[in-house]
Amino acid sequence: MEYHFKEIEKKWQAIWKDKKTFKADDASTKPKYYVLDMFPYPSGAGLHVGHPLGYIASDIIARYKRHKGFNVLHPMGYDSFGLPAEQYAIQTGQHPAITTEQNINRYREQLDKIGFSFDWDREVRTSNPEYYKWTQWIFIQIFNSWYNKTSDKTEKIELLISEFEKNGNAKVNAVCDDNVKLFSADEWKAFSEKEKSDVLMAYRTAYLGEAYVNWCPALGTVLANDEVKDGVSERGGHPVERKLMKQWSMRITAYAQRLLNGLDTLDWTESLKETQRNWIGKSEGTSLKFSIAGPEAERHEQYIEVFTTRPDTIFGVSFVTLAPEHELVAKLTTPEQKAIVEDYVTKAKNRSERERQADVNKITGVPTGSFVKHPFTGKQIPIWVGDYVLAGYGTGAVMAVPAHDERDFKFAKHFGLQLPQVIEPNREHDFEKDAWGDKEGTLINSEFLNGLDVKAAIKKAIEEIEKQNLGKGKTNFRLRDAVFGRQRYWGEPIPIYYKNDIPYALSENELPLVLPEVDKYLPTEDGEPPLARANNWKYKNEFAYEHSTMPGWAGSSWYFLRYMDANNKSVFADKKLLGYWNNVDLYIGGSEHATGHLLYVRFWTKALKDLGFIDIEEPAQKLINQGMITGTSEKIIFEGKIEKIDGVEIESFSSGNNIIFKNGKLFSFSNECPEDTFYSLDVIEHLAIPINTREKNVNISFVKNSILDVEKLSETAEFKNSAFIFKAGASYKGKFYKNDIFPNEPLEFKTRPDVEKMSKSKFNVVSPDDICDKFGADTLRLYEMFLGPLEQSKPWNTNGITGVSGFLKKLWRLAMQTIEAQSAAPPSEKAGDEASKAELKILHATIKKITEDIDRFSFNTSVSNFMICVNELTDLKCNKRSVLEPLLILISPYAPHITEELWNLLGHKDSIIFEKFPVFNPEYLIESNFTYPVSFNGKMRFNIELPVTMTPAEIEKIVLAHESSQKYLEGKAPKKVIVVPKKIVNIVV
RNA sequence: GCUUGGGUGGUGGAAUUGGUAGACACGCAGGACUUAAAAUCCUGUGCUUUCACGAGCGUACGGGUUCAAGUCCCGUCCCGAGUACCA
Repeated sequence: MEYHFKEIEKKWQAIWKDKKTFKADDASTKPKYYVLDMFPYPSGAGLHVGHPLGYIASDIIARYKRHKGFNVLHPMGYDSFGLPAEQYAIQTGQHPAITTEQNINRYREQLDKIGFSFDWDREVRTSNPEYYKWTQWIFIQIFNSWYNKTSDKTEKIELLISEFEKNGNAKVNAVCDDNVKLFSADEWKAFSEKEKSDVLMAYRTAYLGEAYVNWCPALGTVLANDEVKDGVSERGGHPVERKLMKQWSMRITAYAQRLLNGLDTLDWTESLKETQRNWIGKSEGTSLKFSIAGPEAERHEQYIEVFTTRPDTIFGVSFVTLAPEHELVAKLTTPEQKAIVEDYVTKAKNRSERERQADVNKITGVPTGSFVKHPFTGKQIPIWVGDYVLAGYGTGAVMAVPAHDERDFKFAKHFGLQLPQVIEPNREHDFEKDAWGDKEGTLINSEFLNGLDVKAAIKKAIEEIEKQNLGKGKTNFRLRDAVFGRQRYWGEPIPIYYKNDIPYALSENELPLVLPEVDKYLPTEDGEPPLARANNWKYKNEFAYEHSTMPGWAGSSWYFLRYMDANNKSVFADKKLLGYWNNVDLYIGGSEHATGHLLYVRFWTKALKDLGFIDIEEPAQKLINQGMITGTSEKIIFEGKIEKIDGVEIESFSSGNNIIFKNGKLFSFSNECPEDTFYSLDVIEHLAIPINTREKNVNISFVKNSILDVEKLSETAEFKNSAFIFKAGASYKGKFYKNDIFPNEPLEFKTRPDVEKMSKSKFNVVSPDDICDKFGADTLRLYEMFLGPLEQSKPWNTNGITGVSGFLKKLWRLAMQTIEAQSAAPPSEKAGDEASKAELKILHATIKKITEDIDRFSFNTSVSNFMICVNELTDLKCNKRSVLEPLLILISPYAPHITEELWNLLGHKDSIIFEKFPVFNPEYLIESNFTYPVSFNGKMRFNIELPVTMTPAEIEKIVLAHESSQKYLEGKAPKKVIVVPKKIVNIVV
């Protein structure tokens, strides 16, 4: 009987689906195990071979845990709100819901082919109103809450209101906006509805506030910090600007310390934790007030507050710098400086984030003309404006200590400011060239700090600052509040409406607030988000709804909870089920979510816990980042500045022109003008001078071994008017024009391969379907695991796939031998099935290795161990059911279809899926004899065979008595003998 | 710059707590079967040297600890990832 993987895989996939084999039991007495994959965004490119990598690993664990007797929750869904579907809608007018639905169907089809054991009854889609109803509901809970620093948790807003009614806000210790003014209970009661709303807004955990945000004009929306990479948007790569806007935000900063502390309890990789720690960016220091000098300031009693981690260097301050956006800039600028400062500030504000980053080393700034007083010496210190100071961090103002801070040093050098030294370094240092920024050395020129080392000086300085009421010890975080509104269509509507300019949340029974239909998916003419286009979309037909939608991370910040009770209509998930499934035991996904999703999901989990809805503080105990599988894209080069080909000069070369070599050879395209002209890589490589190249990706289906099928490519719409230059000639519109410069060159057009992330735009997506069709799902599963360690990134190639494919064929043959030999006997009868000692040894060694491999998530070595086992059993011509059956159970998490089929062929009526995972018997692993390598001084070696049960003392005795030892020792006694049981004997002479 | 993970044959990669480095697979070479191809099976395969037995060298580089180092320590170089005027 042949191994027909196609039929087998189709058959079992249908049976599993039909019988709902993988349905997770909500009322089981078994221990639970929750394995979760990061759900995919259903893109138009379909699933590529990189997606299943993590899914296969999690599926192996899920199936393994089922064998081990766990009640496994292993769900899947789709993160189906997002930009690509909306961009597509803008271009085509196609409703994003339709595109999304199509993409999901395609994803599902592809996933089904691989034989995953997902419980599809729990599928979630974030764009489904049934789902986002609860996303909106959670938003409202967070909206109706505030962060109480005293209890260190989020509490209901009603508690805050009743406190205001009793005592005003004097005693309230909350995370809130900086500009909240004190008020008494009576004042509170006298506030208008609007005033009350504004005050509460300053406290709410989800709030509407004015802040500098990342504005992306091309996408027409604001973006969170983690959605901006290198000054451009993560999606699409459009430039991003800083803009002051009124925005919905979430006070994630309130959780900074808890997000930091929680990391210590998690079983995540150190690098991922470190990434989060850096992102949160805790730094401890002190705030410090510099009062403003001069008559004007005295009238207003004004001061500049700075944040510093180096209060010890206070006597080294030679100027103070404000961020251009700092609110005091305008007030402090003297009339003489007004024009120049205003000019500078305007320019700085208009620079995009990208420009600003590109000019990091360009030092710019202007003096305001006014001064502050040094808090201790009273000396006048000039105030400058400089864009190296960020408005968003600390107080937006710094005390500059040029001798001991690199950036201040550069600034001071550039503008010829003083550089007073206050620390004597403990190493040689040139203060002319560099700042001494190390936290080492002894304080000098610093009055009461003199003679102290840096650490002691910091402590003493803070004490003194606090004593004189100039500031206080403070912890600063780099983490910013998360911007929550997006001026886009394809997202969850924020369930807020405005009455008399006051925002109100919808009540629970008014949810979901369904995304309205619009005529176009673009902003309105006056710049309102697309939702403003919706006709008659008003709360109670009267009050305007909020027009921005939620960001992509909203739906994914709680989906792991919804899976626990995915179809519940009355709550987001039943309390009992939340308690039973608790948290995710194993979470697998890409590390690109380290500072986005993985921070937000932890934030929402903590918020929901504080509000009493769930009992867990962290969403996922163990997390594995699967590496990215990159694809090989093929590029062709055009409009290179080609001047010579092997010494032959080209007169004219650019697109649209014919190509004329100086020696008269001509590629004449019948006087037609190609749109683009592409050059084979060997043409480029033969040039005498370096070239500037522009490249275009071509679909890898047109390329084989980096040789382009020009004929086929020329048939596509995009390239039908392009010319292709070979070494041997040129091709244009299906016609080939030969030149005789390289008459012996083959007619091959060479492309440039490049390893890149798989994406539709790069035409380098390899679909798992192709592999399934050619080799089968089991081979795909094994091969992806065999490629290398799960966490590691690796380029996709199918070079080694015949190895695993051959392994499955061997396994099939081995099983067929067994089935033939035992065909008559039903599973219960053991006649003629006595496995030999050698066979049992192989089996039990494999059981041991595989169990260890899975427990440390070393999937690649387990595949190797399967191969070794099957090879050895084949050599022994093993045909024993008692060996084959445990082996099949071992392999079944990895290759579920073939094992299920063989299990069935062996006469079992039940599925292999819940069979008990075999346990190794150490008895079979004890070998009667063991070969010890014996070495002298680690040099001369010989092997000696001894029983493995011997004690080290016995081994030592026998080894020393051996003739080889005697010969080497020449009668002398050895200095030392080391016996490592079952490993080595080492004799030091 | 800082943080972090790495550097092992022609290639992907193995190597629990220091204990025969290179498992397993690909590739390559040779052979068997076949009219032939595919498939399958067998043998060899780190490098240098030798007809061969063997010998020498080998885990980025330089030191060190140890009877024994890919593994531990110190220094250097290189690569990937994250982050970056964060005061």
